[in-house]
Amino acid sequence: MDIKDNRVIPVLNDQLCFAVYSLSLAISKVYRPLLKQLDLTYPQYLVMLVLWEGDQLSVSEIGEKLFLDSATLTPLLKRLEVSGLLSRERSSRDERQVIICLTTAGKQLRAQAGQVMETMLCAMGCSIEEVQGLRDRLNGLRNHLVMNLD
Amino acid sequence: MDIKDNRVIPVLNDQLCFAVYSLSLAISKVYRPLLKQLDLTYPQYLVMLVLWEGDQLSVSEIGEKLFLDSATLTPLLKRLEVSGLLSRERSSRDERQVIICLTTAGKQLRAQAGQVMETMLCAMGCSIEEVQGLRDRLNGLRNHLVMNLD
DNA sequence: TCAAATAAAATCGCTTGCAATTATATAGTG
DNA sequence: CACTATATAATTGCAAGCGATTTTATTTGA
Repeated sequence: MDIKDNRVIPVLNDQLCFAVYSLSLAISKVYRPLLKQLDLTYPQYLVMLVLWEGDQLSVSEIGEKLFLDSATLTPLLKRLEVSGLLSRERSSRDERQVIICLTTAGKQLRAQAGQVMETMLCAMGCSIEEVQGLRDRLNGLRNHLVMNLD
Repeated sequence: MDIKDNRVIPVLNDQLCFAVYSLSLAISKVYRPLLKQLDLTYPQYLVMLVLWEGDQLSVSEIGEKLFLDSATLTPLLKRLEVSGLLSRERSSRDERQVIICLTTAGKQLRAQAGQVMETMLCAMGCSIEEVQGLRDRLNGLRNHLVMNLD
């Protein structure tokens, strides 16, 4: 590879974007059978992780944490409501907001999440340092991109 | 954060998975307006990148390069066929295979892809070394996960 | 006060992504 | 040859994702 060729750099960057894309798909493919035992998809699992940290959040508060908007979250939350894991109720203080609360079943599901995380960690098979380093780099990159989206 | 707490490691790994997920979404959000000028989505762009390297590929050959299967590719390729960028024809040597060839319009579109890559590189804003390092690490992780999927 | 601006969620239409299944063609085996 | 096994695409059904728009509620400000 001739680094002096200016075309190399854009192509390299393209390869990085593809690496992120294909890794993301591979990760959900590993999560799928694990989460099937909890009757969750990966995005649903992410919502549950947020709510286990603390519920009574509005749709947009969840969206801020996960970088998703109501067009994605509303149908997803409705499915979790049908599953009996959470409730969706209009705030009486501000009728525009819909407040999400965990049900007892939703809170209890947390106990099974540990096993999923353990298995996933094992599947990834890399050191703490590598995980920390990668996480920070990727979050930095994402924050940089999200910042410039407006 | 207490690194002695064993729960920290699985959670860290979970954070890495989310970092990959959210970065992947952020990347497509940056690509979207750029690729709209070429009337392509990001997965369609990936298929075109593969074909620009060399066409006359079967659906599964494209799938191997992109880690996608026919359930995803067949409808996507049909849309690109309707757009006039490629042709889908059964191989006469093996009637099971569908061979994908670029049309003249499909080949010509390549000229506009350079601009997309340049703009994207600028949006990412990181050094060659960082791009190379990240790409290799993420590909390594993906290959490790894909290998253990059977 | 009250119309215009803003904010939150929902809805619509479209494109992935994929597990599971089906249809068809080829390869292999007796 | 026939007959099973395998390979390749296509199809089906569902769940994301999201741009664009709509609906309803709140805020602003003249």
